[in-house]
Order: sequence, then structure tokens, then C-alpha cells
Amino acid sequence: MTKNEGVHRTVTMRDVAREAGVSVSTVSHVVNNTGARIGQEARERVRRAIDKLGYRPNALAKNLVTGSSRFLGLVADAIASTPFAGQIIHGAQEEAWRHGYVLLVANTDGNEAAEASAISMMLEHKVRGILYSTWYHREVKLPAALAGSDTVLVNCYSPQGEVPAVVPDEVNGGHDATRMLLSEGHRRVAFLNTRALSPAREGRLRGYRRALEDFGLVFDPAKVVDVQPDQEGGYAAVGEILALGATAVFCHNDRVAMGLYDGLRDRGLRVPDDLSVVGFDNQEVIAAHLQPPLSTVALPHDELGRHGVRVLLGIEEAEQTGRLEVNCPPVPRRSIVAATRR
Amino acid sequence: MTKNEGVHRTVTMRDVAREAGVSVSTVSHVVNNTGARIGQEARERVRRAIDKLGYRPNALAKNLVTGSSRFLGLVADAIASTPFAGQIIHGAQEEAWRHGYVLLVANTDGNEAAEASAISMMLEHKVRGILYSTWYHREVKLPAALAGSDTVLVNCYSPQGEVPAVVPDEVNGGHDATRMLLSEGHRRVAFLNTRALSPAREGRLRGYRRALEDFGLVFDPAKVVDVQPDQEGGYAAVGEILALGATAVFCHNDRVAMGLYDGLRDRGLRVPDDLSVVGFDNQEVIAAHLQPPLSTVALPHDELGRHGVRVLLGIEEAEQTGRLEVNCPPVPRRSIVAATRR
DNA sequence: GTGAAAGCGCTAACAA
DNA sequence: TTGTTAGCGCTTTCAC
Repeated sequence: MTKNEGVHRTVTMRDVAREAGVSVSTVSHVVNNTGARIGQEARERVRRAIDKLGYRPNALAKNLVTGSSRFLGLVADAIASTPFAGQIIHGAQEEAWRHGYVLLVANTDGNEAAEASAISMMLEHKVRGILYSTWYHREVKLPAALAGSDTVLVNCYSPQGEVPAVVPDEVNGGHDATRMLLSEGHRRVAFLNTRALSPAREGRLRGYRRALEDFGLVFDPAKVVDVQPDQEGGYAAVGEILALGATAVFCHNDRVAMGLYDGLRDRGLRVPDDLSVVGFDNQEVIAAHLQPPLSTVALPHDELGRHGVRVLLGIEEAEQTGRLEVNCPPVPRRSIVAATRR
Repeated sequence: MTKNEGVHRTVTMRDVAREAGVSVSTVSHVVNNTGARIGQEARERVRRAIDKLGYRPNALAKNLVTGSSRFLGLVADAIASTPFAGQIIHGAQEEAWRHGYVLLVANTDGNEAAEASAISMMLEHKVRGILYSTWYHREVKLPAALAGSDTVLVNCYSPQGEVPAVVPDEVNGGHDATRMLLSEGHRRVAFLNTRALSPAREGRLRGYRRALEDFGLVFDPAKVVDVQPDQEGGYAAVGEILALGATAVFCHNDRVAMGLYDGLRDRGLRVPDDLSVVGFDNQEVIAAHLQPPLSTVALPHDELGRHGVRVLLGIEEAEQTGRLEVNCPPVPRRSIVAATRR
């Protein structure tokens, strides 16, 4: 029956102050635990008033007066098709969280208009900065709308490196993948690379070659065959791989490996006995559940997100190149077996 | 050299007003396109001042004064492992967008503490409402922190239906999946269901039975075999399925179907010639790229997200049951073939 | 120790 | 048609 009835008026600091018989500034001090010396007694009264009234600070008002918001924006080009963007969001959100920030996300589906309006909406909400991410590692041209705002690129980079970027270390990933095979004694190691020009293609190839060198092997261009980077590509390449006499194959990604598995099965061949294989990406649904489970190298999407917010918040620096390369950890499973002398 | 140099002071409405030689309220009117009749001339001057100064409205201040924020919160239990949560976010974000809202997302990894603090953070940011979502369809107990806030459940529901929920229509999905097989003339249709108790298990089974009825077939419990709901489960069940003499199988999900494919291949059998199969979920990476591509029924995650915000914003009503069931559309591909008389 | 008061950037009466 | 003014909920000097 009091005036608190009816319209669910929101409880403000003033209400708390009145209830506790103190001033708003006192309430503010206890709520924010500022150093201010507030008497035990008053402090208690405020606490009780807060509980009683169910007061909840208004972050928006706070942001307004302090001038600094606790928002971080994340714009993604495709959050729905793969779990990749999800992992980036996941990592970014957790790290943002740890620093008291909340994540505003927008999906653009690669649409420039959507992108521009997403960015401007974020800017209007005074985000502290924006993470611009793509679902596969690539070069992007920076949306004009981003100019002037604090930005970091995640899983992509700009041509000139004007803006800090956090990307996977493809070279090392390719190197480790190949080494998993080499260190088991394989010497005829084929590489089913993607035919799509991309940092992944170039980087992994460099890693492959480097690993070969490490083991004193000479690079044989004939052993790398370019395919469409999915199941169909892997499936179609079985014949060629077999003709190469390879005992092991490094696949550009897990999907290619999956296609390869299928093709091999159709010929009555077995992984890893007839062929050892290693993938890339560590796409859980696939890699962990193939028969046998696929050894692969993980694309560290959540780490990308995490590092992204760290450099955005200035906790971490991108190299002088403007690019921070995050390690792709190998995840060994059961698709590799020691080479038999033949 | 002007005072605009140095610290990047943010341009406010007052600055624009001063530059344009009008009052802030005039600026406000033109910025917001309120009905107010502002002279062409003043309007123009304001426009120019805005461009010149690079003014950008401060949404936070606006929210503060109008009392209504344009935020929607989305808390998810697992945004990284599957594309499912991503699709929910995607749909929710797009729909929110359309209505001028931005999405605040938080991942909780099922951790209650994280959940509570996520929710309270959102509430402090005065979100208009919260979407609470899970990555697989299930019953949830409502986090206490949600009490009092506008909430809608997405892909989950509360026991008593106290809170509106948007969920997939499992029964119809199961029905349609089965019908895809039946309408091709199959009469011995097995069902590889999950053994995990869940609305998906019960619903799809009901749908399966209903479809059988529609075709005047009697339900044979022996034809439904419960398996672990992933590749391993499907793989392990091949023998049993074959023993059943089934000519077609409805798999609880695409992953089970994938396992089934593998098992069949190992025995030199072929989909769909030896067995027609239909999955559920429409997990793109799998379904679209199996050999042959898998006919399945889609789990409409982005629709769930979309409807979620619609009921949150009051644009749409959940049924009187408090549950809005979203249709799961069949997506035919090439894993089904007409039954041959044998 | 605590409070008064100014003001963050904006909207919305109300005046003019 | 345009300007004045009073806040929105909060932080933060600066007095007392």
C-alpha cells in the first residue's frame, strides 16, 4: 500500500540514503568501497538499507559520470556456421569479465552495411574498444567506421598492420603437425593443403617444409597436393595420396582428414595402419570422434579472443609487427602409428 | 592548436549546439527526428556542425534519462563447444538489432557462480530483459538471480512453466524425420534413439510413433535401440540394426548417423542403397558433407533465439502453457532412397 | 566521518 | 520555431 506499490519504480541510491538516514555520497562510498572513512555504524545502516530495498547500482549512470564505460564490443563475421566464432566470443567474454568488462556482440554475416551500423551502435554505447573478428584467418580491409576507435583484430589482420592483430601461428602449427608424423619415423609424408590462398595455406606449408628440414629431409613439391578444404577435397585425393606412396599425411584441416578417412575405408584401407594422418583445427565434433580419433593441431580460438581483449585493454602488447601470433597446440590422438620399415 | 587538441575530449551535444548557434534541445530534436518543427535552416546548420565535429550521440546518457535501456542480455551455458549456441546468439542478435537493441552476452560454462554474477552484471546495466539459453534442449532450474527480471528461456524450460520458454518442437521433428523414410516406401524403420533421458529423446520417439500410426504401421519396441548419442553410439549399433532387417533408420542425431555410416562402410555396405538413413540436428559440418550427404531435420537454433527476443519484447506470446514450440524443418539430402520390394 | 553541490550528456516539458 | 530548465542516477571535490 505504500508508494512502492504499483509501477516497479527502480530503487536508487537516494532511496537507500533516505532509508539509512545518510547522504547519497555516503552510500556511494560504501557501495564502491572507496577509501573514504565511513563509520562502522553508518556503513552497517547502509548495508541493511541496500538489502532491504534490493538496491542495485545503475552501471549506466556510473559510466556516464566517470566517462569510462565497461563495455567491450565484439563484431564477428559469422558466428553461426562453425564453433570457431563461438570460441572467440567465449575467450573474449571470459577475459573481459575478469577485468570487469561486459561484452557486446554483433554478427555481421560479412555484410558491410550491417558491419558499419554494428560498429556505430557500439561506439554510441561508448565501448572501451572493439574486437573485430573473422571466423577464418585472413586479411581484412578495415571498415572505415572503425577509424578512430580502439580496435584490435582477432583472427585477421590488416594489410599494413596499422591495427594490432591477434592471429594463430600457422607456421608453428604446420611444423608441429608435420613433426608429429616425422617423429614417429615417417619419411614419406604428404601434405593435403587447401587450394584457397590464405595465411593458413602459406603458413602451414612453411611449417611443413621447416619440419622436413629439421629432420634432414628434402622438400618434394610433388608431395603437396592442393585440394578443396573440406571432406569432398580429402575424399577426392585418396588416389593421389596412395599413388605417392606416402605412409603419412598432414591434412590442411580436420574436415579434409575426415574425407580422407572415408576414401580410405572405401578402399578397404585403415588409419593408422595403412596411413597415419594428422589434421588441423581440432574441430571437436570431428576430430575427437572419428574412427580412430584424429591427431591434430588446435586452432586456439578462445585464446585469440582472450589475447584480443588483453591487447585491447593494454595489458599485453602486440609485437612491433603489430601482430601477436598465438601458438597452436598439437593434440595427439590415435591416427598416427610408428612407421614400419618397408 | 585549438583547445580541441590534446586529450581527445568527446564531442557532446552542447558542442554541436554551440557550433551551430542553436540550443541543445534543437540539436536533440534534429538528431532524434522528433516531430518537432525545426526550421530548414537551423536543421542544416546542425547537420553541418555534427559532421564537422564528428558528433556521436551518447547512448548511455540517453538511456539514463529515458529510463529505458536498449540492452538485451543473453546468458548461455556453453557457447564454444558446438555451433548451437552460436546460432542462438546469431538469431537473437539479429532480431534484437531489428528492434534497436544490442545484445550483451555472457557464457557461464554451466558454473552457477559465473551465472549469478553474469546475471547481476546484466541487471546492473539495466538490460531490458534476459534470454537464458542452453546448448541442448533440457529442463533447467531457474537461477535465483533471475527472479524479478524479465526472462525468457531459450532451448530450455522450467519445471512449472513459470517463465516463458522457446523450445524446438521435438515431436514434430521426429515425426517428419520418420515420415521422410516412410513416404519413400520403407516399412521396416528402426530408430536409433539416445539413451540420455531428455525432451529430445521423448519427443522424437513420440514423433516416430505418430508417423508410424499415420502410415498404419504398428509400433515395434524392438525397433528402437538406445545408444550413446554420438558417433561411437551409431557405430556400435550397426550390427543390431542390420539384425533387425531394417531398410531405413532414423538416428537421434547427425553424429549417430555419422557413426552408422562408418560402421556400414566397414561392412562393405552403402547408404542409401543398403540402408536409408535420416539424422537430426542438421549439423552442417557433418550432415552436409557426409558421403552421401545426410537427410536430416534441422534444430532451428537461430529461430529459437529470434523468437526468444520476440517474446521478451512482447511482440509475440508464448502459448498458455508458457512454451513456444518452434518447428524443426526437414532438410532432405541424399541418404534416402525409395524402398525396393524385397 | 559525513554531507552539499556540481555536473556527466542527454531528453522533455514548458516558455517564449 | 527555438530556447530554458529541470532532472535521469551517480561520483567526486570540498566544506564542515
